[in-house]
Amino acid sequence: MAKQKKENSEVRADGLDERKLKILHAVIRNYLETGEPVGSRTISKYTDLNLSSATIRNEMSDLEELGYIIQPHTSAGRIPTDKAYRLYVDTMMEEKDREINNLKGMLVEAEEKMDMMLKNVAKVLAVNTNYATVVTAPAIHGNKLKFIQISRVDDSQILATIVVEGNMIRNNMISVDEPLTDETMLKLNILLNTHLTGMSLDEINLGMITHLKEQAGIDSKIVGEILDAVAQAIRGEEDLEVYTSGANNILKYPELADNQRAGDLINTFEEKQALARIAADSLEGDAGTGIQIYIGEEAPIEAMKDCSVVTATYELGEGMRGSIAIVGPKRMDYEKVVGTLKTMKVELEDMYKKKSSKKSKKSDQ
Amino acid sequence: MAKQKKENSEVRADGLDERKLKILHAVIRNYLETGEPVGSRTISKYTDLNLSSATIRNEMSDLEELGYIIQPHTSAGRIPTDKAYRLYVDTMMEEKDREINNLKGMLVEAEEKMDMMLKNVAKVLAVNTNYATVVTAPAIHGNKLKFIQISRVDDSQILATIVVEGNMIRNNMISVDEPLTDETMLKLNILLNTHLTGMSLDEINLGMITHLKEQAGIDSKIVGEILDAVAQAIRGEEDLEVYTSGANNILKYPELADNQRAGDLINTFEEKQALARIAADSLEGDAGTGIQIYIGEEAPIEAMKDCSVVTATYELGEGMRGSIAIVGPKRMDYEKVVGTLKTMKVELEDMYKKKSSKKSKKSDQ
DNA sequence: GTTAGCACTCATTTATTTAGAGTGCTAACA
DNA sequence: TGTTAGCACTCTAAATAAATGAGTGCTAAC
Repeated sequence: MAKQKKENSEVRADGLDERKLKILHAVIRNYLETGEPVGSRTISKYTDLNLSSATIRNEMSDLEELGYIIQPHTSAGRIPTDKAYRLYVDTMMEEKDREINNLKGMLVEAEEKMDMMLKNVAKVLAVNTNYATVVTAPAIHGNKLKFIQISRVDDSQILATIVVEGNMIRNNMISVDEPLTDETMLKLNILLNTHLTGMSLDEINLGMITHLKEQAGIDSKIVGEILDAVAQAIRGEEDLEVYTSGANNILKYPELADNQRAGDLINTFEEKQALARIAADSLEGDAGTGIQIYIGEEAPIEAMKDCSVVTATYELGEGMRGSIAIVGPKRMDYEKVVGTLKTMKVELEDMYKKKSSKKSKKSDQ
Repeated sequence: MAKQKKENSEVRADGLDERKLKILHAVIRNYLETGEPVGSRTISKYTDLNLSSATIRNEMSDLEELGYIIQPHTSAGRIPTDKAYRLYVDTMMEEKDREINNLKGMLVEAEEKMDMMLKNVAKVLAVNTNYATVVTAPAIHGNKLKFIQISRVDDSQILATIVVEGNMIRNNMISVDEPLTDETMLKLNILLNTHLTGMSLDEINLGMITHLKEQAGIDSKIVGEILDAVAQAIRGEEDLEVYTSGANNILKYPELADNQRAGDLINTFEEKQALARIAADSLEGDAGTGIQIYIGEEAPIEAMKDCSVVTATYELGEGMRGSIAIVGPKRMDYEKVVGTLKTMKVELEDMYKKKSSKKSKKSDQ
């Protein structure tokens, strides 16, 4: 056991022995806190390794060669690369279980309206973390149709109102060339409800559709249009509701705040539509803890290539899954963010359970 | 006619003779263009007055005393005060009739959906002017009810779908303690539609309501709730839709781009809800040209006290009035903005007329 | 393998200088 | 009496220079 270090040194495939790992960890932690390049001297004091700065320097030199840290310019300290962050969140991170201040209070207020509540989730997170947040409403993915109502608004327009599990409501105006009679309307309503209620999108297949059209007889054209609307409603992709908050927080991080970059980011947040990508990515990802982390270039949106994005998915009942994302600088406080996100996820799911079990007296959505 | 100047000099109550006016105008114009304090020498070249810089200096000194211009610091040029801007937009401005690039093209694409279209209006304006824009959907003020549909979704919930003139649709879930029968539903639907269709909010008064409740008999409680929903839908105040675009443009103007101020502004744009104030202010204002200008402190929102806000109201048919606002630095190009806004207003109103006259083949909402 | 020591680099800060824009005032002019 | 040239003065912004200091890499000694 002449030199313990030696033994460990070549064990790992990535060329990192324990000491290097410790040093790298220290560099990252320190950089997360300060946002400044960190030098050898700092590390030598910061860690319990009891090594001189010179030794640290040697190690850091190796770490640089391995691609974990870089110098922004000669004779500056080192900063972590994306590769280092990745390693960090994958293996080195200890999660802090973060208390979210009066989270419940703020949420409960808005319990009645789903959209208000999600908007609030975004806001609470933004205020608590000082990053920008994105919350998408639960996509009605694989979700079941609950109710359809066709109504004649006037001679040329009929209104299809579609309610899916979870009381998401969608309206679609359909224009018709000539008025439908009351009987037709009634027939259609019964037809649609008896056949479609309780079905998910996958079940509404071609056979089903032809069958329905046959039954509808001469009104099959309308049925077609209605089914399109239904499909759209169930799929719900097209206009996935997106709520954001704290876009202005971006300006708080100098590394993101230069006018061009910040402008693009803020624009992305304002336009919202691109943000749906985050949800999509997040939802199809790992369903284990439901947390995913994108660092730098990994981020699903071009404008965020200098950011890190942490996403969580939440699930309200059968297949109603939405996502929460936090966007910040690469040196974001991953521990805090992941902790906060997990708490929020649980909070949200609990709230839903409680609400739907107590057979709410209030209207929702 | 020894000295023509003398004759005009004391005519105006505000102490401005023609020459001073010309100089002030020149100062403002120049400052709008450059954003830099403007000095006497510049003016002496810039104008056709053929006066030396020294003379201009004397005049400017007077203008400063009168409160129209100030020096940001000794020995800098002068910049206009809010008072000067006010004078400028009130009396000196000549409107440029600005062509909006492919405005129509962009709007037509989105003709189908009102919300998409308004979102687009905001975007087009933001891109064209390089300022931030706010568009509010037409408030259904004094508007008429077109259609009501009550449907039973399940045993404890009924859905009220309300359509008002202009095909704005609103849904409300109402919880009931015990299921309603089919007959009751049918009765309610007929009752509501026969009595309420074509009515505006003002007409749905207490007498009406009691009358309806009587007719509904034991179901009067439900009727009450439905009427509440209707009132809310027609009033439509609560959640006035607000669309924004170009918030990032704020960062383009150094005088607004310092982190604190810009952050607040961007936040205001993201939260949206405060922006409804702009609409409210704008809608109750002068219905003549429909254009209003708020300079600095006059602005209806605290965060905009260093900005100017130009608003226009548009009217789609009877009483459906919405607003468009442009938010920029005080040195915004008022001529261009007012011109653009007027064009947009007309464009929008035309589009609506055309659309509602040709009895659209497409769905809207 | 570890460390002290030293020369060197380079971003950041601070001070100093310079240039230029602009003013106010005075005296002269038409 | 209004206009103007001229000049001293002020103050910002830009350019330049100097000082600081954090950090590195390398070498030689432990």
